[in-house]
This record gives sequence, C-alpha cells and structure tokens, in this order.
Amino acid sequence: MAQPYNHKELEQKWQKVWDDERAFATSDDYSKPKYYALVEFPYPSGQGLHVGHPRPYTALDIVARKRRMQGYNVLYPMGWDAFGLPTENYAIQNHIHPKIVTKNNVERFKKQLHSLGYSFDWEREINTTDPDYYKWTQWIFLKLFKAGLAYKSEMPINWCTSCKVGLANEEVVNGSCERCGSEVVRKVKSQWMLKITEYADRLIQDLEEVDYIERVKTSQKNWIGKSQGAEVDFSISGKEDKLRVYTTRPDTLFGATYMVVSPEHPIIDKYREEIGNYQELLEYREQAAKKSDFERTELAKDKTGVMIQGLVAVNPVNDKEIPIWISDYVLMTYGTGAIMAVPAHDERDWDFAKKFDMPIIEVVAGSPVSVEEAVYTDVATGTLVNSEFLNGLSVADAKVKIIEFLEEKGIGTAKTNFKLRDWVFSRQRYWGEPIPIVNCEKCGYVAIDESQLPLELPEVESYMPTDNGESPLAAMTEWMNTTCPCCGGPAVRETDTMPQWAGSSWYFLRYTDPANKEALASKEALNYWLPVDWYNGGMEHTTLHLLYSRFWHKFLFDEKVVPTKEPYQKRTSHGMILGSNGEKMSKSRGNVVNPDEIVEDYGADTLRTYEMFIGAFDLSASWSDDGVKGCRRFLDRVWKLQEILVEGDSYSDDLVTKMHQTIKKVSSDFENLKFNTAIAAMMSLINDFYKKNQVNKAEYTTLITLLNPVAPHITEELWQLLGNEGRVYQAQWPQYDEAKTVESMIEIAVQVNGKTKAVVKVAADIDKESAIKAGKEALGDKLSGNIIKEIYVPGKIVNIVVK
RNA sequence: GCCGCAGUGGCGGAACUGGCAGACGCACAGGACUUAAAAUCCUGCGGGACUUAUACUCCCGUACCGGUUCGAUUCCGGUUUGCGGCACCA
Repeated sequence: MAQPYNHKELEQKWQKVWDDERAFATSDDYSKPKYYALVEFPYPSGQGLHVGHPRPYTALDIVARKRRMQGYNVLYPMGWDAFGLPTENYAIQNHIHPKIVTKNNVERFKKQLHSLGYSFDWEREINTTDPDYYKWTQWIFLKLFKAGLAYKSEMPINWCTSCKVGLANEEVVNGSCERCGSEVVRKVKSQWMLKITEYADRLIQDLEEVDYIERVKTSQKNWIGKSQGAEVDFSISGKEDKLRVYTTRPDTLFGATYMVVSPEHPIIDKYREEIGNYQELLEYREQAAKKSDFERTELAKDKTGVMIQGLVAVNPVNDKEIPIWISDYVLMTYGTGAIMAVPAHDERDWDFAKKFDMPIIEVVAGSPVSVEEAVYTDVATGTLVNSEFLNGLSVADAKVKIIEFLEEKGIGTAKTNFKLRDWVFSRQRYWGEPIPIVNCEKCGYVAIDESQLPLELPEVESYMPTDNGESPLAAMTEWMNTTCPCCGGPAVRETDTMPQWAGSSWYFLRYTDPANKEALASKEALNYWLPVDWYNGGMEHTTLHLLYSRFWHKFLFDEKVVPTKEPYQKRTSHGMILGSNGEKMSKSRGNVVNPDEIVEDYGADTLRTYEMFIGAFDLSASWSDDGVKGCRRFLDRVWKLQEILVEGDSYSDDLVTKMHQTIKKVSSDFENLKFNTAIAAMMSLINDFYKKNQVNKAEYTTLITLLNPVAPHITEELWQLLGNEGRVYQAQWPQYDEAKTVESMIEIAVQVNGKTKAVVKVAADIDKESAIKAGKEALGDKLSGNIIKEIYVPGKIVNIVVK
C-alpha cells in the first residue's frame, strides 16, 4: 500500500526544494530561446488574495512551466501595483502610513501566492511604490513632458460640496458623495493631461500586427472610436464668429433644422450681452455640471435644453436661418462642442425635435418607417432627397460631393475624429507618484532635472485632501516651495500625483532588468525579452490599462528606449470567478471564498486544478465547494495509481493510441487556454488505467509530466517515488506521434434526411462508395423512399437524402 | 443608453472549420465493502411516449421567434435575459 496523499507535508516540502534550488530563477543566458509570460500584477488590497487571482496566475504558470520543459528560458515575474485609493483611504481612517499598509498587504499576498506553488521568479519582484521603481515612472513622464505630450488643461473633477474634496468616480454614488451623502458637482481644475490622441491612429493600426483575441481588438478599436466626417462652419447671423460643428453625416446637411451647442460652449459667454436669456442658460449649465458625461449622453433619458435667444445660425448650404439651442447631450469634449441637428436621421436629434417641436426634414429616402411615425433611421444606404444638388445620389456619393462642395466654398473640410480623449493624468491624492514638475513665476512649468529623480513623496501628517481641492501635498509648504531649475528663482512643486495607471503602464519593462540603476532596463535585456510573448489579464482591463500601456510603449519606441512597436505580442483574457450563487463575490453578499482555507483543507494542487477545471477560461464561472472535492478526488486517484503500478518502459499496446491522443490534446489545450478539457482528458486517461487495473511506469510518468504544470507538488513527489531522475519540472515535455493518435477503426453516424438512424464501424480510411454502402447496410429496412442524394463526410457521417 | 461577451440536463461544463448534443466532473439513485458510518469501488442518470418492468423502438430537446442548409448548439435576421466596461476603483 502506498502512503496516503498528504498534501500539506508534500507541498511544503517541494516549495522549499524549489526555493533552495532556485528552480524558477530566470537565466541571463541570452543565447537560449526566450519566453516572456506575463500576468497583471495585483493591487495588494487589505482583503488579501481572492480566489479570482489564482485563475489567471495558474493559467500562465501552466504555460510557463510547459515552456521551461520545452527548453525555453522563461520569464514569469510578479510584482505589486501598490499605489491607489483603498490603501490611502485605509491609511486615513486608521492613521497608519500608506507605506506601512502597503508593506503589510504585500507580505500577506506574497505568502499566499507562495503557498500556491507558482513558478514566479521572485528575484525580480517589483513594487510601483518603491522610489527605485517610480523614479523611472517619473523619468518617463519627464520624457513625455519634454516631447510636448504632457500639458495642462482645465478639466472637471467630482467635488463633494460638503466634504470639500475631490472624489473618484467610484466614490460618487447616484450623484452623491459615498462618504457623507451630500451633493457632488463637477468643478473645473487645472490638470496634467497626456496627449494619447496623438497616437490614436497608430493604436488602431498596429493592432494588425499583434495576436490579441478578437474581442480585445474590437474593444480597443471601439474605445478609440475613429470616425470619418467633416467639420462645417455655420455663420451666426450678423456676427463675425462662425459656429463650427463636427458631423459624420455631412450628406444630411440639408436636413439640419437647428443647432445644439454644449452648455459650456464659449459663444455663450462671448455674446452674453446680446443673449436675451443668459441667466436661464447659466442655470441650465449649472444643472448640467452635476451630471457625468455618461448621464448626459444616455439615450433613454428625457431630452432637456434651452434655446439661445438673440443668436441665430445660418445653414451654409441653403442660407436658411436656424435656431441655436444648448443641451447637455452635446459634450465639449467630443468634436467641436457643437452639432448640427438632423432630426430625420439621428435618434437623439429626433427625440429632441419631437419634444421641442422642431421641423423634421427627411433628406435620405428609404427609411423603413415614416418620419412622422416614429423613427429616425440611420440609413447608411439610401438616396438623397430634398437636398438640391445632392438629390438622387447614394449616401456614399453624396458624402464625397458635399465635402468637395464645402472645401471649394471654404466652409468646411473632411475631418477624422476620435472618441478617444486625452488622458487626465492628475489626481488630488497623496498615495501616488509625485509629478516631477515645478511651477516658476518667470519660466512657467519646468521639469526638474533627471538627476533629482526620484522625487520622493514627503512624509505628511494627514493624507486628507485639502478643503480647496488641492492634493495633501499642497499642505506641505516645506516640500512644495523650491527653486526653479531653470532660473533659480522661487518656484512651487506640482502637488497633484499621478494616477495608479502610471506605474502599470510600463512595469513589464522593469521585470527584464529590475535592479538597474542607470536605466529603466538595459538595452540588452529589452532587446532579448521584448515583446512580452503572452499577456493575460482581465476583461476589465482591456480598454484603459491596455491602451495606456500601449501608448507609453509606442512613445518609448519613438524615443528609442524600447526596441518594439508593441509591448505585447499576444493578449488573452480570463473570466471572473463568481460566488456559488452566481453573483460577484463580496463581503456584503457573504459569498466570499478564502483561498487559504482551500489550500489548508485540500491543498494548492487541488485549488489550482479546480480553478482550471471550473469552466471555459474566458467566461465567468461560479464557485462550487463540491467541484473542489471532485478535483481532490481526481488527484487522489492519480496518487493511488501507485497501487496498480507495473514495470514497463513503453506504452502497453492497448493504450498506445490513447496515450498519444492525450499528449496531443493536453499539449494543444494548454496553448489554447482550454485547461478544463485538458484536465478532462487526463481524467479520462486514468479512468482507462483503472478499468484495466494496471498502469506501467512509462504511462504513469507521462501522465504526471502532463499534469505537472497544473499540479506541480503531487507530480514532483510521484516523479521521485517512481524513481525518475532529477525533477519533473526539469523533465522534457512529452512527445506524441501524429500517426499513433489515429484510430484504425472509427464509428460513423448513418443519417436519413439528417437524422441519425444507425451507427456503423468502418476503417478510418474508407472511401466514399464503401462508406455509403456500409451505411445502407446498417440502415437495412429503415431506408425507404427514393434516394435523392448521398453524402459522406469523411470520418463523420453518412447521410442519405430520400423523398 | 453605447460597446463587448454569454444563455446547452438537477448543477459546472463538452462538441475541432456546419456533421452521432450532453465528453469530463459534481449532485442524486441503486449495489459492493463495513457491526455501522465515512472513504473507496461498481452500475445508472436530458424530457416524454410505448412497456407490469427491462430491453427495443419512436417523439421532443442547446433562452425565444423566424430564415439558410441534406444536416444548425454552431451561420443569418429579430427578440429577450444575465454579465463586464464606459475614461478619478483596480
């Protein structure tokens, strides 16, 4: 009898062995083929590791371990994205320095991750809050600043009228402050911005060159939101100024029956004297300030707006006078902050026109529903009507012609627009990277010298934002007052800090050479390791983090700091782990599962196996305690194969096909993130062993080698018990012979009119005639009527179509 | 609202490129072992009809409605429900 499977003893034993042997330390031998596997580094929250974390980590741990067994020099690193709001808020409430909070949280996370037996190279651990790390975050910011990609702009922040602090979007709940429930308004503040829009085109184009799953590419494209259209100048009756609009449908210009400008549009203040209802407009603007862009542009809501009295616009194509309105659904941040409204062919314009009783002129014929009835329609195809010289043209032709016309007359031009907005880079917070800029009365905003980096966070007594909307750093006069690096005169430091996204926008570069003092990483390291071969992360990061880091990488490429245009060659995503009730795990729902308890009761190998077996990797999955037990049972059965072990250095005859099939399936499933079916294949294999009541050493060794990436501890022990040389983590990945994966006899379904009526066993390489003949024989008298057609899909079905 | 994804037995899920729907696991039921229980092992397990019952056979079945096809979980059009993101949570 074999010893019972004691997961606790065995996991501790092997974790120590791996540490002592530096088993997963990345080699600096750049002559070997490399593989860089990356998972998103966690935010070390106070709650500790969540069962959601091990899902992606185990997945790429499997890939990393397999690559090592295939002879690659593998970089699979881990670190901490440790700046952020929850830590700061915890620090404020408990009067502990966020640095200490972070240190404690990191320690706990690290211990938990270690207990799961990951093959991370801990010698390359990084932490975004470490001054040696954020020195380089600041260094990149200075490069951006010097390249003219960082600038100051007036941007709104969420402002709690009672707490008198700026709030993160998350802290605003239904328009109220999360802490005190008071009203939140939008308050304008001068903030640092990064010109990501300058890279918009390249961020779309270069998606062609990378291997991201399709929906990630789509998300990136939609987020950037490129649209082709035109800018058109509408004159304001009796005024010098023109009102410039952006439209994707210049072909519908003749249908423009009014204009709408954003409540913040500058013409309102410019012509305040002439505007009859200026006060009313100001009141509307104030109401609009309370809403987020999201609320403002909601299609479902009732449209609101106020007509500007005293100003009238002129449609440049037909010189008709049309009214100008303000409404909050027009945003200052997209396009020009002004639109021409074509209610017949835009849903929001239609709603608005209906509500305020504005004329609706159809200019594209072919709407399936009449204009009066209900609906605007976005007729992309159709014929122009009511449009003078455009009448009779298709939409596509009309677009070309109208743009020619506009350009000829000098009243408009073709224009490409992006939904993507520049990146608001300032936070009025303490726990972030200080922005290394000083403001000098004489010289303006000046970069501090590189030699002064890192610009460290000062020790402050209170991390509370100040009550005038400034960062807590603004209360540190000693730190804030400095001299201008340019003229030597008095200057003040920037007191806003960087957003959490900053540190995570380049962290994968630092892993290649984490201790470098002279550069963010050496040229040699970057040349060898980049790009990241496989990056897996959550779907929730597929727009912002992914886009921000691609932007920084492209900038660093332009600056010749990094050797590749794109940071990540391949990007995949995993689904969330939900509670057993199918809802997101949270304390308040009481459905949180603590990974420590699973490791304690069943072992890390069981947790790893379960998380991979739980379901399709890219979909969310609900936790099940019984499912965990099933995976433990599987490992028990793997362990107890020892009891039916026999000698044998090659696969037994009756299992050769199954062995080769299993190796093939597991190998390809691991590459395609189909861990659940890979594990199912291994379960099926041991079921076969048990059916025979026998497994030989060759078969058992192959099984544990295949299983090693999933369950590294138990397989390491079994490897040793079987008397194999060395360690299984150093073993060679099992090979299969394609010819041996094919069965000689196969079962094919025999159908009549597409319904399966029989099954017949035939040789795998049977020809069409013989297959159909065999099929008909199997059908016997079930086949009646006139045969119209006979179909044979090799290896799959025979289908006889009868009448 | 906009963008993206998903909906298959009692449950988690499988099905390569349009070819036997339900692999593998869980739960459950029956049996073996046991003084007994747990564990373990064996067998069964989508729904319905026929049948004393089993076997056999037949019908229905992949959210809903419709289409294309010899054949649809898979492709197309529409509907609906759930999940993720929406720029200061990370």
